[in-house]
Amino acid sequence: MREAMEPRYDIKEVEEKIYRLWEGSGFFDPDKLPEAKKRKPFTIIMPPNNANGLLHMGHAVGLTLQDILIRFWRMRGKKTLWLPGADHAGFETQVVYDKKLDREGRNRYEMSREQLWKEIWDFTEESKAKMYAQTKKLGASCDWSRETFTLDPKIIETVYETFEKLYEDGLVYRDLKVVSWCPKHRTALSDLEVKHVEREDPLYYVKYGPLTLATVRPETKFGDTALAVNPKDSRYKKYIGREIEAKGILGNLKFRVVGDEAVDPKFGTGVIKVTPAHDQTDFEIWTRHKEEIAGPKIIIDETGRLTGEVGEFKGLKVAEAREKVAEKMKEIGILEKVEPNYKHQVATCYKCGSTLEPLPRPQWFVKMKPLAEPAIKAVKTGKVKIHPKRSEKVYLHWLKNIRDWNISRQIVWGIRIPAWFCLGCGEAKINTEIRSRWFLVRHGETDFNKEKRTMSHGPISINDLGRSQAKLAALSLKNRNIDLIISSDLKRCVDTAKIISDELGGVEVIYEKGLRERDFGVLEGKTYEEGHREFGEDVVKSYDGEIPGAETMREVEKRAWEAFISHRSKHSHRNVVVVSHGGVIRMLRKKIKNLGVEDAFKVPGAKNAEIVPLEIGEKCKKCSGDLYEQDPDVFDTWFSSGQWPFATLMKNQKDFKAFYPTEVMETGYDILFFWVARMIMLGLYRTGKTPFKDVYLHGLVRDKDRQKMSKSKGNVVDPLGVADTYGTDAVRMALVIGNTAGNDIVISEDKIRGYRNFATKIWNVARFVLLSKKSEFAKIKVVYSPADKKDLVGLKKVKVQVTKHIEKYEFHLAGEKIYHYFWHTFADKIVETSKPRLNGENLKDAAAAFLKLETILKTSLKMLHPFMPYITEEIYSRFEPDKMLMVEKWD
RNA sequence: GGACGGUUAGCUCAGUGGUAGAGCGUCUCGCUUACACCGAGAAGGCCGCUGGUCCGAUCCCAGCACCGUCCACCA
Repeated sequence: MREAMEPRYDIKEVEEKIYRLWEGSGFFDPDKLPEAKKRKPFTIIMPPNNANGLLHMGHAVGLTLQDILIRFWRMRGKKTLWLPGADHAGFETQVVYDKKLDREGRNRYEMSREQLWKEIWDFTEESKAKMYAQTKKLGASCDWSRETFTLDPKIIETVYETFEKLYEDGLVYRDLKVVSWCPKHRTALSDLEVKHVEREDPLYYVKYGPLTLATVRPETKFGDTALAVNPKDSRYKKYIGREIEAKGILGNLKFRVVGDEAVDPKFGTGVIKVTPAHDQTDFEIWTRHKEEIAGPKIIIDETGRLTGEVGEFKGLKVAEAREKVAEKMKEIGILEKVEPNYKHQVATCYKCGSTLEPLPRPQWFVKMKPLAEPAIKAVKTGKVKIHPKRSEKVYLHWLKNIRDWNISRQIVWGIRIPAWFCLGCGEAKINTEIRSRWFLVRHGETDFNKEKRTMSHGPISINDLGRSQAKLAALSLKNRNIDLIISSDLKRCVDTAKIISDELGGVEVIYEKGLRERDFGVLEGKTYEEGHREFGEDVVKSYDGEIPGAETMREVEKRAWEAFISHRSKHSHRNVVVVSHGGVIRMLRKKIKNLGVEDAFKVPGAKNAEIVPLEIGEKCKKCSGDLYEQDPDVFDTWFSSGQWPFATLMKNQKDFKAFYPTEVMETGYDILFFWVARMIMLGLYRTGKTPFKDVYLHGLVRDKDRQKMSKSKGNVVDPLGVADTYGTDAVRMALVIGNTAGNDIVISEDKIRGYRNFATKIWNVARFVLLSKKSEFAKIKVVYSPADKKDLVGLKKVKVQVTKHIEKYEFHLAGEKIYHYFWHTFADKIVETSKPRLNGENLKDAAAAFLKLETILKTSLKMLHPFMPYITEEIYSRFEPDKMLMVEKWD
């Protein structure tokens, strides 16, 4: 006799025990499944969740549906691989971390790249650990031995290869374009990350000489370089090609009028101003009229403030400037009228809602049309099927109208773009090998620096601030494997070099006279101001300007460069820090970058302890230099996650052969373009195969009032919290039932409680069946009554239907079917009618009744297992202590 | 400006060319040795509106309304 089941199902104890049991069995790993070799593969790559926070209900939906598929097919005899992973989620994590920095009164613009990287790395590691624990709690039967992070070296390597291949195929290029720029986060965004919102703003009618035009952005007027009209517009034809004079805020202006199709004659007055630097359309108009009109004139900076030739408005934020410029226009009589409530669409940052500022920036773009074509075909021919089907139309429409994809992001957190620019000529090299790294570092602050006084060869030390600057510099050089420090032999550099050496664990330092600061002759010890007064700033700060007793900059350049070159040839394979002075670094930069005299003096000088990185690679084919700097930008996260299905499997060629292409991609419909479309495109591009056969898109999770869940609304149902209360199985059922592809899911605690009740029901039925077992039954040859047979046929029918539903991704129907059958047919009817027989005199009949109940129960447990894995596994073990339901045969 | 989705019981949602379904909620009865996290039963719906196809429509078609979503360089 077996032990009776406890009257209550203990959620916590059982769930922990069972997950350990599964994990310990090794069966999450497809290669360790019973008869693994005979099985055919079935693969799902888990969408890598963002390693920057906890899982919410949306994640729980995805994990549940995937786990249902995996458990179902595992029981159906497939070699199931479910590969878990996490995404570094570049921009999103950066935003999360920026918020944290903000709370701490810090910001990333004041941090070194290395420091910021390290902090975010630790943060993601922590988040990842929590997230994986949550994933386990939800019962996910994924193969943890294959867990992958998007920043694993193997993944980065694959992503780099793809980038290189795209570059070689001419599908990736670097170009200056007006991009969507978030002034808060100071990075460009892709078209998909731009959220258009409707807003009402004043529409200003501004007089430009004889013409009047309408604009919502009078503040960009300082960047205007032309006016444009539609070439077919008879009102303005006569102006095309003419130059008109106009009154402007900063004086009179001259603008040429060009004719361009992009101008809609019906809008406003039919005349527009052309601001190539701050409007995409205008930039394009300029590219079509390059001969006639001037190009981008930048008057807005990367923080969204006015800059350049903007008179008194310099430094104002765009919104403030707008009002003030309009006022001024009114004052000087060029503001004709204002329509106060003009409705229009404004581009905003999808993350922070800031109004985006179009800015010209050189960025890496992927040419999308050639990639989109095969991806369109794949869906049209049914190689990839999207559920729900209607999403295919949306997908196709997007791909047909796709534009080139900006994959450069101006943040630190991400996969650094493997592009190096030759410092000599600017030529780009992709994925080139870097032999060693050199870093030019200016010494830390001295009191002379502080007092703005000239110091050439005097023995002055660095001050307290200088010391901490040096330490900070050393910190960011820490993981760079520095082998050698070459320093100017002047005291302030010696101090700096020593600190760096100490911080780096005693790296060798050699001193070099050639790296000394310029000898300033009679200016020694004088303030900059005095020097400028005496000799003129243009002489002091010039290449050949002579000062009594002083070296010219030309002479400094010569001796410093000679010193630098000679060390370069001696130590070209070592990673070296060169500690020197402001003037010297300026001159070294001039030589390295082949700058003209004028440019060399225009570049801002190195600040105290600032690091100028130089990377030594192969000889540039164009200018034969070998010093490079790496593009500081990182990839759009979706560029790397778009390669996820093959990148994860390519870590191991055997896995790639066995498991690629995968079966299903299960994810939310909100990332159809962001992710799914790009996976199909990049998968086809790299492997020639679609990365998966089916795409199942689930909806967004809402609360019972159809509100999107958000922390600020306080309506978030924490999946793990409720799982503690009602059990993971109940949460899973609640997430599946009533949930159809592509539609949003409504979840409430009531619903979850309902399925907890169901779990209790299952438990009690099982308890009853077990209690009804008598040892005598074993010896009896059972003969079923016609009613029994009918019940068993009914069971079979249910099973056929449940099977079909899961195969067709109709999880909700499968779940409902088995739920209804178990409760209202099995428990309410079959069990009830069996009671008298079980306790009756006729032992043979009792045995038949019992065997039927046991059969139906065990089969039901199998059918329920993909949905409610914990409780079913636990109950099954009471009937079959030597078996594991997870790997039992479905049939 | 395009495209898509929704509109079914008080609430949240399934569903089907032939007298409408589930969960929760409500009401009545029931502590029957698996289960009150339960059982038996009940009430409750012109299946958004207007036309059309059909023997027959909640389901197919057309139009409309409201709600929602996505896409779109109109200054």
